[in-house]
Amino acid sequence: MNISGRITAQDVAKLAGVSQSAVSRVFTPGASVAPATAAKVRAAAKALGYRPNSLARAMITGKSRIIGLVVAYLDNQFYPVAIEKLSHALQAKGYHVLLFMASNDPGEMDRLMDDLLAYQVDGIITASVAISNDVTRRCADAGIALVMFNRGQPESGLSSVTSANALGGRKVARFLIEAGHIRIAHISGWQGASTGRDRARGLIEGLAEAGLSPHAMVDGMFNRDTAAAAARDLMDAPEPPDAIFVGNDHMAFAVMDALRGMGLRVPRDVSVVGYDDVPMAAWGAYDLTTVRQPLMRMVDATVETLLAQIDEPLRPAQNVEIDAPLIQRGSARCVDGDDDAGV
Amino acid sequence: MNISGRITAQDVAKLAGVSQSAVSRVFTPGASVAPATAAKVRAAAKALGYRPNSLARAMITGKSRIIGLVVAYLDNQFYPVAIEKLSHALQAKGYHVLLFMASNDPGEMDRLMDDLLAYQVDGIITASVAISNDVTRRCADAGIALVMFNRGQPESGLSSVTSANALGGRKVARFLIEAGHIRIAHISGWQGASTGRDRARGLIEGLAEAGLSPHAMVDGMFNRDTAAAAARDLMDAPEPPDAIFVGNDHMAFAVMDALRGMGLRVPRDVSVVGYDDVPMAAWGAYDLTTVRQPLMRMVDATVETLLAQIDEPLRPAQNVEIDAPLIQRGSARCVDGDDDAGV
DNA sequence: CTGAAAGCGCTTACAG
DNA sequence: CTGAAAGCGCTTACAG
Repeated sequence: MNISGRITAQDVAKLAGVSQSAVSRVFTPGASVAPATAAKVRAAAKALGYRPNSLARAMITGKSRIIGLVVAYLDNQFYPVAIEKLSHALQAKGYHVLLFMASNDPGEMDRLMDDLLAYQVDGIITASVAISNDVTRRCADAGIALVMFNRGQPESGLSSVTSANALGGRKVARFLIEAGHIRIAHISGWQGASTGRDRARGLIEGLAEAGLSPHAMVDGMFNRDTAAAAARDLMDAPEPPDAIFVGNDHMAFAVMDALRGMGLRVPRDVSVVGYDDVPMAAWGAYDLTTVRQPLMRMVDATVETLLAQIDEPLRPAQNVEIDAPLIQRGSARCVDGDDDAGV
Repeated sequence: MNISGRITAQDVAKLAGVSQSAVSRVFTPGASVAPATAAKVRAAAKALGYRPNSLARAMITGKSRIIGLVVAYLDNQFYPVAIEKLSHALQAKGYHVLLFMASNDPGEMDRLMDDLLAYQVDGIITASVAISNDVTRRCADAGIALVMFNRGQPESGLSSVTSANALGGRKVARFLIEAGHIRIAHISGWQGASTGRDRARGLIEGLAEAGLSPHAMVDGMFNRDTAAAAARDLMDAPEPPDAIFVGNDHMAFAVMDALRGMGLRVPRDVSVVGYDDVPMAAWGAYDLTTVRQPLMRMVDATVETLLAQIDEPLRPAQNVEIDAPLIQRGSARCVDGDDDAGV
């Protein structure tokens, strides 16, 4: 044992009466060790409470088995749940998660890159964070895999995993039209994000197929207050909408609160549809009709894409889109007799 | 530059025409370097995009500047928000967060210890996770600081940061009594956790001061379904309570949903009080009267305690309790003219 | 102030 | 199968 109290392979070697290399081999899967040697080493290791130093191992192998996970705000329930699942999936594969909180400030990610690189992460997962060209280049230079989760950046040549957002928006359009709505407004997700844009585009396309156009379009910025204010403005107008598609559940809850605060009833006075299907959407207080982002499938695809890219650095970027079903609940009127099936 | 494409201090030294030691000194705060040398090195480093390898630095210094953050479930909104604030606070101090998801399985933390130790974390923060004596000992042996967040374990000799849970429970008792409630039930937090026990004890003591005892006590296990079922049972009984104190907000939301699902009105038919004051408690759909855990103060105390313990390993454990104010909202009846002040 | 050298705890060719 | 040795990229006494 050295001064710091940490037990090293050297200590174990001494106790087991073997060389330090032998100790290392016992803890290196696939290395050749005689069973008897391995047994002695394991016994000594257990007695001493030895575990190989991952940092030292990382230096030699050039693989830290650390994944940098960069997330913005955690108040939208979609992200905590995603983090939980991503962490579990990564832990199951023997990776560890170095967590970074970023703001939505576009320069934030650039600043975090220094730390990410310094800790020699093998890969990076970003959740709803913008990636500059500089970041893209630095990752490429350092040979670091990167996958964007729940956000795409087509021009960037980066891998991404999202739900089929445009198709999701189109499903909402069809569903609302079929239920007889004609003045369909959209409080969109932030139009600076692909998710916000694609859902809005899908809605517009879906309405167009039926010869309609949106009753109103407002950018809700993925922000509760902005969305609530937009909802109030919409309903205060001379001709209010009969349905509001909100760019994500997080804003939809604020919209429903605002509507009820005005004395309006959902869906009698106005239907509300969200996007994400966070756990809260199923709670009694909201009972929100929404488009479900299949979280487990998105997480699995993200991890799979990332690990494939780590194994094979030259592999081309992949943009995975996962189908998102509409989940009917009580916040939107629907055609009779069709009140619990997916679309 | 070595084979892996990573730029090292050696590369920078070559370009700057100085020794590798000189490069190291430029990036080591407090080391003595001539301004001219520093300038040359910085220029070369910038040109090459060099950053010291944190892993190598950690090996030498024995300080990884990594904090292990162990959390259980993220569906209770209190934790994501706590993680966000803890991460920010730690990042501001130059530390990094290695995130581990644990289940509430008591053995889970023991298993995670191997990884925590292997990555040479300088300290550990656990959020609502039980710590075995074995874990305590291994941390002590390895000289790793540990602070429990939102959970105490008095016998363990471990540091902890919580709100003043017993006092919080007592505040709820006084508040409900003052508003005229007499049949006060408690759907408690899990009684295996100090937070669950202390809040329950506080309520009982507060009721006792007024000569009352709880109308009913049920362990809600910090679980939505358990709490909702308990609420239904309580209200279905021949003599239902006129107020329910729920062990945390997460369960309180489920209780309110269950109550409304029975056709009951809150607070007209029954008052509901929670604990935590997560952001959602203020949302229109719940408007929950609750006890606020002052998150920023808890986070600051946690980081401060942890860093103090890292700096001074022999420092005795601290158990910080932070006063938690009652926040009156609409889910509980209160005495007239006193409907927006803290208690 | 500066460079050469030792060493942090490992993995991995290289001989044997 | 095994040990001695080199080396991953740094920091830090030690001389100068």
